[in-house]
Amino acid sequence: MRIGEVADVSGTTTKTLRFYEGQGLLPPADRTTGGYRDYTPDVVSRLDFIRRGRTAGLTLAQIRQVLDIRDGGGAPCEHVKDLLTARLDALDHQISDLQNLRETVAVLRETATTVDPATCSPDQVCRYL
Amino acid sequence: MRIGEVADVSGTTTKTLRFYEGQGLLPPADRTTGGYRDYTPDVVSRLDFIRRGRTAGLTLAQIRQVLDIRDGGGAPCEHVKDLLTARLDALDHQISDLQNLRETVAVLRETATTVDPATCSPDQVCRYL
DNA sequence: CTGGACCTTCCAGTACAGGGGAAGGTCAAG
DNA sequence: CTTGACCTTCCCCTGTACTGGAAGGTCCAG
Repeated sequence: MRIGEVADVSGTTTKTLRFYEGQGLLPPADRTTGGYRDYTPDVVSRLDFIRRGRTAGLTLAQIRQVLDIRDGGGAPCEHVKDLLTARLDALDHQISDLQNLRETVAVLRETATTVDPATCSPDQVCRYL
Repeated sequence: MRIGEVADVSGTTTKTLRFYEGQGLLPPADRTTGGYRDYTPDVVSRLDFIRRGRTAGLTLAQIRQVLDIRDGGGAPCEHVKDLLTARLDALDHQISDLQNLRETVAVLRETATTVDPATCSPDQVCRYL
């Protein structure tokens, strides 16, 4: 398969495929005599795995770690489990932070709708913030 | 006031002050004969405003818009209100997205703790994702 | 007059995941 | 034989808010 075909089938771009190869997420592809990358179809499932990892919010570096373990002949199960646990933890923190921020902004906006702008002193730029 | 003093008082850094000047958030400071920036103390309250805006999750570009309105002699109240409304909306979307993602990851992790790794077929790299 | 603390400008880099576009090579159809 | 689609490498750019560091100037105390 040529790179454009792989891109079409996997729903990504040729740019991304070359980028992934450069990042070590895909092994260097074979080349035709003309120098074109020549992929075997199993690259598609690998790209699918990468996509699923991205969907779960993993970074390319984390996904690469998993692929490296698998490519080394190991079972990445435990590592994946740990990644998911850490991700869940990070998400909980992130959500909590955003909810706090949302409260802060909600209060500010509430003030903005109820307080008379005329009470705004120029030296604080805007009393709404 | 020299730049280091302003940085100390406002709890920021000299780097940041020069950066803000470059970004148009602070007006170009006066200079001493030696070429040092020479600030008037009111820059501190302006920096405080910037900090409050950042705390509310506004970008420097948005804060700059507000400052530009105020510097132009206008009252930025309405604009600030709009910014806060938009920010609230964006936060709600962001929180909702993250909660969905959290659910996805939670399900994946649940699977990872209950499914036998032996059922993992090598061609999908890891069945947990 | 020298040392050290402070200041100046300018360039480059950080993290993240690619995208844009130039200059040129390859391949199949007409 | 040429056209057009596809491919190659290469380097820079995107957005965000700074941070690090080099080379050099200024200021004040001792």
